[in-house]
Amino acid sequence: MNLLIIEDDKVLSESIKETTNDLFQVEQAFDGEEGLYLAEQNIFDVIILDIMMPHMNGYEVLEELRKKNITTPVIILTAKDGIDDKIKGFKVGADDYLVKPFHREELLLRLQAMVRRSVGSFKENILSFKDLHLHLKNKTASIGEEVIKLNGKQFDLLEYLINNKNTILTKEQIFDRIWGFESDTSTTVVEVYASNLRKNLKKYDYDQYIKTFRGLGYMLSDGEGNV
Amino acid sequence: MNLLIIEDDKVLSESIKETTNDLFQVEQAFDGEEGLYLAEQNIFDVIILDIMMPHMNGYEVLEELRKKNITTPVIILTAKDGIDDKIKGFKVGADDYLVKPFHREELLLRLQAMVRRSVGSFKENILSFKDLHLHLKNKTASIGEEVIKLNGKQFDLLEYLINNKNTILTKEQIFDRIWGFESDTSTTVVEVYASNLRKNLKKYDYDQYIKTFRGLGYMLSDGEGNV
DNA sequence: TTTGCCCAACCTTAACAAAACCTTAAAAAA
DNA sequence: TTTTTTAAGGTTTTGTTAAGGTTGGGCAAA
Repeated sequence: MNLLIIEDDKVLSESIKETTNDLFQVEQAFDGEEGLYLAEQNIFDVIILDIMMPHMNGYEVLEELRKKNITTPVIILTAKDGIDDKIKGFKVGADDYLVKPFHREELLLRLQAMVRRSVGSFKENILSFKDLHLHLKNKTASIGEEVIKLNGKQFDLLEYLINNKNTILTKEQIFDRIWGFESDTSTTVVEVYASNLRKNLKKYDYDQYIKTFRGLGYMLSDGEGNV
Repeated sequence: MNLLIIEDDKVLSESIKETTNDLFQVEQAFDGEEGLYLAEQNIFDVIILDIMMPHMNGYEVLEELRKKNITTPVIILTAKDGIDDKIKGFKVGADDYLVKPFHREELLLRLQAMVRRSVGSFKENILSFKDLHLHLKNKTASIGEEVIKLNGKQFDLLEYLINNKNTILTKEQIFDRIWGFESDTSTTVVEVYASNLRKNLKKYDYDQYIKTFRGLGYMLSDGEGNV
């Protein structure tokens, strides 16, 4: 689970990071532009967004993001508690709105509620695609009764694909998400991992669902015959 | 959009109904049992749930609901503003938590945000021309049930045409848009792609809508026989 | 006004070129 | 050891070009 904190107050940002560290892989941005840039990579599961920031404020960031079809859940975190501010926040596409000061627990709860829904399934820690199940807790995968052996990054890749089924993910997105921004390996590793993953799923005929889109990327599709 | 209000205070329930009536088809339940019974029908898009009710309180209703795998989004509405109450609410499966007294607008905004997410994802990113639909998210096209296989630039061309239906686009415009300004291929490729696209649409008789205008360019036209 | 011819613009096809991707295996790192 | 990365060669798809066929408007002669 990846969380992006866009907040110019470094003390607060750090404190949020601390409280969320157990549940999330946290990235921080300290102004609007940086936040927008990171969020555009579309590799986060949820974003915490401050409103009052220099240069580019939170509303602008969010508006721009939605315009670019990035639908990552966003929770606005701000001292502005007027109803007009809230209206504006929701209008530009926020999913939740929390007023400072707040309880750390409440933030955590709201984050979890959000992620739980976007990742689907209330049965915690199990992610499914047809009869294929990922047990996130111990990083094992199974189809029916049979356990499939997937190594670390193969598992991550499959998880990412399932979480975004029926949407094309570019190699860059996949790479950024799994290998991290400043990894210095080339994005062709993605091809290798796609290939290995397919090989492992072939036995169960699940490789067919991993479609490649030339010049675009990969997609996990639950449609059968269609492209 | 169907909304269920589970609230024993009839005055408040009625007032909520009034504010939400424009956007939702509203049902009301005035105690926990009734609320649970209705919610179990699983026909609602979102539920507003009060906590303090006689016999069966809101926590119990929600817990029971989730146990039965009803995942309808639930927003808890209560006078209890202690953090422990919130924790309990989210723990049993709430998606949002709003403390009384509240602004009607805020309730409405939160309801919308919730619905937008659970329903919205389906409608998004579909571009249509008559019965032909482009799914921008996964770059597939379909007419009715049938999926049409279009490769990258053919899809782009069709998308561009649909976005500008009933206006003539010159070959230069098309070329600049799809191939990019400083591409060094000649604009005659546009003709080839128009041809290929027509061939792919011929099967469904949709090739007729792509009209050629000598010396001007191409146009996708609604009208049947006429120019 | 009509007819017939010419030419430019456009269509279509097929062959070739070039990306993009797949797979494997070996080297490197953990 | 197991996992990750790099490299290389093979495969497939897509992009591009060129050539020949088709269409339709302009224009002159009837």
